[in-house]
Amino acid sequence: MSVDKRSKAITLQSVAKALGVSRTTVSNAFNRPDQLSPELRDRILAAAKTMGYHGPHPTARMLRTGQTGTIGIVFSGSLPYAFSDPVAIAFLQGVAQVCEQTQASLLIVPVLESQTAPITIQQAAVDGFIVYGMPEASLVLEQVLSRNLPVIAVDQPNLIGLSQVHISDRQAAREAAAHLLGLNHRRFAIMAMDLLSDRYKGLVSAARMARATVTTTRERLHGYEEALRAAGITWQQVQIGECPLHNPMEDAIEVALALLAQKPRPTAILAMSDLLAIAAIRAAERIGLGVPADVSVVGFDDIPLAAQIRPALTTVRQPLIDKGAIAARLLFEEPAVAVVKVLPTSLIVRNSSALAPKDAE
Amino acid sequence: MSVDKRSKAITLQSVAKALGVSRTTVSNAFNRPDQLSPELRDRILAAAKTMGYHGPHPTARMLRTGQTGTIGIVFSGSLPYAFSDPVAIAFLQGVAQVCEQTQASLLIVPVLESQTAPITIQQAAVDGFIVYGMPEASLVLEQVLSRNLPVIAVDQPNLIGLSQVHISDRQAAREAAAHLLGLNHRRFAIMAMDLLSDRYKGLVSAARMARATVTTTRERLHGYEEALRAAGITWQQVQIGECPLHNPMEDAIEVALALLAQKPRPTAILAMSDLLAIAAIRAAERIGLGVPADVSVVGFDDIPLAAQIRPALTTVRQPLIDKGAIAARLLFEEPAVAVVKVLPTSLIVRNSSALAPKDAE
DNA sequence: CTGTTAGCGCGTTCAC
DNA sequence: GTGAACGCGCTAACAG
Repeated sequence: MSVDKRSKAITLQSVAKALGVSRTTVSNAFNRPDQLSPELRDRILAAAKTMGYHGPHPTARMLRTGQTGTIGIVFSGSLPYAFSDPVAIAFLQGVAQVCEQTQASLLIVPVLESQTAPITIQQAAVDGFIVYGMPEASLVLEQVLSRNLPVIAVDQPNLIGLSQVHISDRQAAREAAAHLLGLNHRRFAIMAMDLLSDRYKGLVSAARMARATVTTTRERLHGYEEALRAAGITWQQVQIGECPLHNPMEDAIEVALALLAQKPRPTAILAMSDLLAIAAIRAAERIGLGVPADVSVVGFDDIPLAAQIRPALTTVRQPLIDKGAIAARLLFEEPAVAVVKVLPTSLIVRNSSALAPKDAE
Repeated sequence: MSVDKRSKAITLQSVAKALGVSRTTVSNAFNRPDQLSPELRDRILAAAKTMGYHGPHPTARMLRTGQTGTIGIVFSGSLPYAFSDPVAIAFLQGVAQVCEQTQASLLIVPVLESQTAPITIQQAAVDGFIVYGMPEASLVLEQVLSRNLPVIAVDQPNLIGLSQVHISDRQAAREAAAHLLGLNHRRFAIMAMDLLSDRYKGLVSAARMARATVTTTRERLHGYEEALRAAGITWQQVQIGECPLHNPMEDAIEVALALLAQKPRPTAILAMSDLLAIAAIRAAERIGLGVPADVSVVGFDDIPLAAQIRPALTTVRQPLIDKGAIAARLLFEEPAVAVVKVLPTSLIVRNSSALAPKDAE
């Protein structure tokens, strides 16, 4: 509870009364300097300050103007997780860039997955929403849409009628696979993040693959598949491990170990995120395999860490920060008709990929 | 602009009218289920939904109740930077944990340093603020305080009368230095982040050190000094390099190179952040020095990356996530009298520190 | 340049 | 269980 009691409630009104001017004039002193003489304005501002009035009440102002100066952002999954995901963070960084430029505040809205109707979204005082990476058919998304505010969807290519920002996950994945194919690799394994939202961890059956419901993951999977198949590698020979993105590194390493335990051992691992790729590298280290001498690893996203680890990670770069900046800018522009921005990706070749070992051919 | 026009403005009032009940009853249907029969409530909720009314208007509700369900957080420096600082991110993660538990939203408020009166703070619709790592005597802090809301200050031990969360930077720094002293090191260099807010980069003079105005940095510096002096090492023999925390890694490497170019070369580097420590390791690599064979490096903070790089970083751990969680919880509790929480730190010994090389003694 | 008049949409007594 | 009345604090017309 705040310290002030009713008696202390200091408002535009009371300042006006104390000064013997009208409420409007005081309001103008704060919001429309051109509407009154500089002297009067200074006098009002000074008096206000000494009275302990530091400006109009935010929510009253919002109610009146119908604007909040705030953009809302809602992540799929839990908030603490979002703040531990380098990809989400980089995205936020981009959003923050334009928030800073426009002096808009950024409201991060927690949503309880368990809850049927996320009340936090209903109650968010924002001018628009960015929804980031929601699974298809999400209650949260529904609730956001019901607010009838501008919405930008990020990484959900399947939504129609909404402005969107995403990449071509499928093509990017194809390039990653093509790179390894070009290095003569023929025995592949894949590390995937969530295919469904059930937090399953381990090797993946064909049936599960077919049901994959998180768009991004499914698209990347298809990209790998297309490239591999085109090179004459049947999809049946490729083992896939799944590890939810928010699981600890150790879980991912475990999955990678299972993949590397296959006979014959894969010489190349396609990881759907850089963190998974790093787990693969750690797993290889742990059983005495050299990267890239014995096994090549290619990641996805190009998070800052990718360049820092050793061996530096070969990966598909997507413009994470730009993605955030573009999404935010789009929200402010409010184009009359839904806009879809597909951002470019590029393969960054570093030291975690090399020619397939000779004896493997 | 939103699509709806005046005519479409759908409100508690219009729902009530359409149903032939009073506005209060509709309000109760949403907020106080015990005030009306379940049947009526269901009927109202259903009708509201079909009319496109999904709940009370957020800002109107806030104005009326005087509560926002939101906590504000303001960082020193630029927002995009905060989102690229692993330390700030970990802190946010902790804040997010309790936000998720309490279903409170998190408002991140950008402040333009250049601006004389940060209007974004005045206009933030929040129930309280967390201010993170502001320099002493900050206009921003002043503005926050003028809002007369609960405030928690983080990493600003110098503020009086406010609830606070921080660590004992000085003691932690002492431990880091003591560790290296125990490994027989005698020739030290220090990598510091911002001593003042002027973004200076390079070697530091004694005069500048004396003027240091960022509390955390100054305290760590003193901690190093105390330990070293107690071991008979005069402060004059210790060269200090400064590199602003938000500068690119390359700048920090440059400073580290300058430090390593000293004659005689230091065998130990005390870095005030893990990122600076990593820069030191990279610098050593670049000129063919082994870590820890030729030079030992100790960091500060224990960010996740510290354990990932090679050599894994010896560093001082502070409970970053807890710090955020505790700050947020404190904000909700609103203790009657200001509370100061000093969190524990501990030295984490990994592989970047070792016995001083023999030939150096 | 100044003041008067109207609400913005809602939550909460307090009678009925 | 229900409805009338009041006002949260402010800004946007408009009239002077």
